[in-house]
Amino acid sequence: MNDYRPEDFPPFAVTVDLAVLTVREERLTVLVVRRGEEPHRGARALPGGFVHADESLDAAAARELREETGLSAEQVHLEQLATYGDPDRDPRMRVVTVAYLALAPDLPVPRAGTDAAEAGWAPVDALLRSPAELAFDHHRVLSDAVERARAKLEHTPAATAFCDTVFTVSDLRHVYEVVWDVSLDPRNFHRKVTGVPGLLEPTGETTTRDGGRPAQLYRRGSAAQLHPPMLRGGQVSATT
Amino acid sequence: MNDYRPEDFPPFAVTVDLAVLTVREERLTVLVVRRGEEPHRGARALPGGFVHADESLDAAAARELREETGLSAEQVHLEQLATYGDPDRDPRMRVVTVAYLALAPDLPVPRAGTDAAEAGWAPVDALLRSPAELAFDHHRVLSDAVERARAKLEHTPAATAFCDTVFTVSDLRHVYEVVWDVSLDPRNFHRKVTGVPGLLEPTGETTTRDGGRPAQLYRRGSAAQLHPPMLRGGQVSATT
DNA sequence: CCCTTAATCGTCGTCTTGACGAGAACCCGT
DNA sequence: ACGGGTTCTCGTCAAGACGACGATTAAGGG
Repeated sequence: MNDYRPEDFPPFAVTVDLAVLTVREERLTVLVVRRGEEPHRGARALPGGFVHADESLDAAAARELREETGLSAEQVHLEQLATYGDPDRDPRMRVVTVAYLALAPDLPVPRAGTDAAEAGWAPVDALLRSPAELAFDHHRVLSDAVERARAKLEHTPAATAFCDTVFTVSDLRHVYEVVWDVSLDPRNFHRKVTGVPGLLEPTGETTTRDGGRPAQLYRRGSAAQLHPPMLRGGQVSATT
Repeated sequence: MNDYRPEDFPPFAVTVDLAVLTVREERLTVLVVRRGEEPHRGARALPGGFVHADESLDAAAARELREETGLSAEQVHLEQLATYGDPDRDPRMRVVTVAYLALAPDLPVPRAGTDAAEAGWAPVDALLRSPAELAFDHHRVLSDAVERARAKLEHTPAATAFCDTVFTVSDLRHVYEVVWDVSLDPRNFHRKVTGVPGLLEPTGETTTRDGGRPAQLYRRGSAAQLHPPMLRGGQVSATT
């Protein structure tokens, strides 16, 4: 039933936590903060905070993103990931957290005067290998976030969210290689992505680079889905 | 930040709502209840209820499912869908609801003595066409649930959750046709699903039916993902 | 001017897919 | 018993997608 009186229900605290992923130095990295208070004082955690009384969940996530990174929701892809609410996930009281997944290009993190402790990028693979490294259930949140991101690359243009506004086919391929941890054939990848309608919009410009032939520069196209999808599971030759 | 004192945060009510989908009489249907109290008294809504103080979200969803349908979480596929928490979604106070998606075979709903008002099956297509038919933001929840279900059929064996424990290729095809609202070639579908490793496990039994050649009976296999996936977007010839 | 590097194009064999023919195995009515 | 209707299952064929990989193009560097 959906009916209740205010005295019927136990009160919950509701927070949003952010898994901000980016590709830095050929690795998938995530934004983490150092906790300054108990519980888990000194441990690393995903940035997050309370949902205000008059604020939607999406707005709270966008606000936290801005507070922690200085980035606005227009610059990064931000979507709800999942909600975690085990009774004992916070020892002090009942907290339900709505986790959000953010995919950001490799920008410096201005980090305006934030109330959080120091924030910084941490490689995802190392964090996933040591489940106790992150506070609360954030290991599971991060694990779900990475899996979601990997899946989204298959069927949506989400990989472009890791790139700047203009990018090359090679940039895009690097994203796939890093996030999926595979090595992809540059020629087949080029044929594939240029063949997906609505994925890439040519700018006409080319790169000026150190060595090698200049590459075409593209902007993200209008497609919301990839037809046909990018498939992992075929040529996959793990880099590890 | 993740740090707080109890007096820092606004209290929320947390509920779970269920989108229980099934295939009945060649249509995708959803379990709805009639609201007996304000707001939206008399309107239809998705079943749901409060999360108890010492209960995980998944446990609350499983409990509500049992209370509303008499079905246990072993008989149906139950997964978290998304969380909705707009400040004004309930006029009385701040409520965040964690929506769950349930995929169930076409079983009668025993509906043990439930506290909810009358529960019953309603065709999804009609509900989706009239956004004001459902209370709260349940139209959006249902819309998201249907979209999630459609997507899951592509890459996971979720379609088997709509079938009984033993089923035929034809049963499975009907699920795809109803959920996707397309018409599929029986021969190509048969070749496809029998070719996906781990999807179907033959029982050796066959059906005894009224007309036509008896069909092989299968059980759900162990595969969690479909390789290759079922693709909608090709032969799709909408039934509508 | 040649070598290196990286982007782009092309080719070839294989696999998958959609369209559809044909046979197999049951029912039923006559 | 027999033919017709129905449904399941297997086959065939052409078009397209994909993986492997050779070849060409266009830059920089010595």
